[in-house]
Parts: sequence; structure tokens; C-alpha cells
Amino acid sequence: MNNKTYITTTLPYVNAEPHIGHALEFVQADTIARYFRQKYGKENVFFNVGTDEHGQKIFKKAQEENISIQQFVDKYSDRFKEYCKLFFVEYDNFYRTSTKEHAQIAQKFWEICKKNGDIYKKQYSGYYCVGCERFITEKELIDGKCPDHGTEPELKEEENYFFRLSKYREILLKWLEENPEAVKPQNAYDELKKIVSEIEDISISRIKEHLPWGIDVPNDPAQVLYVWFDALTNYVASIGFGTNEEKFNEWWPNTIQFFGPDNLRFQGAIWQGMLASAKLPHTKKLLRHGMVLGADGRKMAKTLGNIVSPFEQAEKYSAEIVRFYLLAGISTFADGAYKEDDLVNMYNARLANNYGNLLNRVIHLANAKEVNINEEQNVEREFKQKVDEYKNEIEKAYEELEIFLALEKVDELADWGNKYITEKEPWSKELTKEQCQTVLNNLSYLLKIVSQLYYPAIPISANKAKEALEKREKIILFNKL
RNA sequence: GGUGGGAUAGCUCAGUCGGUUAGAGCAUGGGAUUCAUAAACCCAAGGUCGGUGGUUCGAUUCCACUUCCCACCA
Repeated sequence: MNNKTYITTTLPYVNAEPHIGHALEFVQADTIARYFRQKYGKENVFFNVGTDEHGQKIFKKAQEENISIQQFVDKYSDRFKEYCKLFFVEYDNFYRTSTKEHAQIAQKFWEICKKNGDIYKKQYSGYYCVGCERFITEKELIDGKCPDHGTEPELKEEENYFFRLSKYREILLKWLEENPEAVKPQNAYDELKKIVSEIEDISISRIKEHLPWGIDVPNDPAQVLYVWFDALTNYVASIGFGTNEEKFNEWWPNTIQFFGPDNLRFQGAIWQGMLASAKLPHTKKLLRHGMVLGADGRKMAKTLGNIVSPFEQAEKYSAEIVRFYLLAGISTFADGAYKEDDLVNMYNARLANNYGNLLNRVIHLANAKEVNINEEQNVEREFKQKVDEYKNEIEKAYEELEIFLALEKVDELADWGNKYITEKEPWSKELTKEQCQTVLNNLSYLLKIVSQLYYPAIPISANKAKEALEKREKIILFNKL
């Protein structure tokens, strides 16, 4: 049986510093990657992240900063690498779209679509907003002005290449009908169906003269690939598409793509259409996570002064605590407000008071009573059954990408452990040594499982906890905040 | 502006395919206790389920409108 799972995030566009939303996505994907690695082995997971480095905005930003574009993208790409490191995001591949190799594969993808009759040239005339740097449809205009900038767009004419996305409308709808599990959560699935039912052909190139920073259209150096067409191909390129078919065929069938609410159209409709055109299978699982909002429940914005800096947060609380909060305190799929009070409460309640404290109770008592623990074969059957029941439920949640839910249940299991130890009173002098040993050994098994199930979210602490238990060393893993 | 999604205890969220007293965790208050990070354990209080109207014997759950929030609009 092939257990290989390929996990990829969206490639962030490198026109600015990483923000907390990037952390959410990276950390979610990393958690799932770690879960699968732990469960099925390292060799069965391939985790891709990277940066999207072409397009108008980057071109312009580099000019503003007065450095070469390559320097600019190198700088920001490095920032994202550091960012991953900061939050313990352990990727197998960091993909960059500004490499020569990527250009070749994106062009190859283009040629396949072209060969299959899905790319054609069309005179395009429309309203162009300089502020947005894009064409705006007539429907979008408000009083003849751009809805975002309030300025009057210019009439502009351009000959572009178009992708025959409309050809795949029915095919994609059928795919969705037949695979209700393909998109998480349910409302993203519903939304995608609606988007797909209305898809039209899309422009997939730009005139090079306007945008010198991009990948040349094959056989037409006057045009460059539209940045989205170019970037989307990374999902297959990173696992060998166009370079290593065997590797590609091994990984692609079981793919999980993580992305944000603004990306549903691209990952769910356009990319799936591109895959269909290239005669490749659709993505197995699309996970649309939510948006991290400011503490006031509004979208973070400079003008609202509610921006949460991931760097400051990591500095203030430690990156792992921030990581834990993003996973356990903010819904996996819905928008959620980042509130420091919640972070503190959640950390104290779940990690310090519940998990960390139970760990110390058990280690301390085992040492004081000089009894054996960590003997899995001696765990009472009924107790083991109960713990394994939790374990199965939690693993099921992880497999279904329900991270928030999984972590809630891990907390429940630790909580049950605290109730158990209170009820059994292994500190009581009325218990025989054997009875005491049974209780503490049972609990050592529970703690091992809890640590294992917490590991994908808080890898460093969970490993330390496991070690402390094995060595019977009492430590304060989670200092209260 | 158009379209889609959301609004349930102080906070984070479950839930109701319409039906007697709407659930959990955290936070709060009280009790009991001390093996442990003054942690854990037990109990309690907390909500006209965003607003208005409609369908219905009955709506938090269905429908319409409305307010606020989020996203998208090649």
C-alpha cells in the first residue's frame, strides 16, 4: 500500500515581510506533515513550501528599494526560510519560482496545455486601473471608477494568451460531485462549486514590455507568463513533474494543498483546470484555512493598528507557544481573532496546568515511591483500552486535517489522566507498592501517548516531555505565563 | 456595487435534518484537598442562539429583509 503523502502550502508572494497568516498556513501544514511522518515514516512524506517571485508588484517594489530584482527576491525568500525555521516548519523542499529550472517546467506545462488546444491568442481591450495594475471588468466599475482606488481607469488594448478554462467547467463540476471530500471545509466546497460553475477563459500572459520580470511564453518572447500560471505549476514541479516522472507518479496521487480564503479560485478552479488540460489527476485534498484577524475581530490593517507581529509574538512568548496557539486556539478552517489573552489562557490551562503538571506528578511520585514506569506491557487492559480509544479518535481527526479538534481531544485525554490520578491517589500510604506502581505505570503510558499526539503541534516540548518521562527527570516544561 | 460565507454564554467553539430545562473547554465564584508548576479534583453561576418580519401547533434551526464582520470579483 502506498502511504506516501505530498503536502504543500501556497507559495507566498514575496513583496513584503512574512505575516501571521503565513505562519498559520505553514504551521498547519507542518503539523500535518509531522503527523504523517510520525505515523507512516519520514520517507512517506514530502512537504513543500517556497516563494512566488514573479510579477508586477515585485518588479515595482524592487525598483522602489533600488536593488536588482534578483537581490530583492533573494532577500525576501531568505526571510521566509528564516521564518520557517523560527516556527519549526520542517520542509523537505523550498521551492523558488525565479529559478531557471522552474521556468523550464512552467514553459513545459504551458506547451502541454497548448498542445491540447487550450491556449489561444486574443485581442484584449478593457479598462485598466493603474493602481490595481490590472484590467477591471465593466461590471466591477462603480460610476466608471475603480472600486478600490476610486480613480478612472484607462482604456487599454493588449493581445494576450488565454487559457480555455471554460472547457473544463463540466469536468470540474463532475470531479467535485464525485469527490465531496476533496475540499475542506464544507462551505469552501460549496463555494468552489459555485465558482467553478461560472468560470470563463482567463488571460495567462502579459506583454513583456509592461512586465519584464517573468517567464517567457514559449516561442513568443514578447510575452511573459501571467504570474499565477507560472506559480501554480510549482505544485507538480516540486515532486518531479517534467524531470522525474517516476517520482512524480509516486507522490502526486495523494496530495494535500493548504491555502487561504483568497486562494480558493486559484487552487480549486484555475489550477484544477490546468491539471485537467495537462491530463493530470486533480489534487486529492484541498484545505482552505481561515484568516487570522486582529484582536478586534477585524482584518489586520495598518490604519486599524491591529496588526500582530509574528516576530514580536515569538520573542515575547516563544515561537512554540505561538505555534500552539495558532493551531489550538484559532479554528483550522474559519477566520479567527488573534488575542493574546486567549494565548496565555490556553497555554496555561492546557500545557502548564494540565499536561505539564500531570507529567510532573507522575515523575515525582514514581521517583518518591521508587516504582517502575514506562512498562507498556504491564498497563492495565481497561486503562489501555480507554487511552487507545482517545488515540484512535485523535488520529482520525489528524487524518481528516481537523487539527483544532485533534488538539482539543489531546487536552481531554490529559484531563482524563488528571482525574484518574486524583481518584486513584497513588500518593496515599494505604496503597501497596504494587498498586501504586500499576497506577503510575498506567499514567506513564497515557503521557507517552499524549506526548506523541501533541508532537505534531509542539514538537520540541513534546520530545522533551517524552525524554523526561523516560529518564524520570522532573522538569518544568511549561512555565506559567 | 455584485456574489459567496459567517454571526450561539465574558472568551474560543460544538449543536439543533423544527419539538420538553441549547452543550463543552477556558475565564469567574464557592467547596474540598495537598502527590504536583498555589497546579489538579468537586460544585455553581452564565445565553430572549445578531435584529425585524414570515411559514408553522411550535424556529436558535426553514424563508425574506436588515445590521455588523470576512472573502472574491480573471
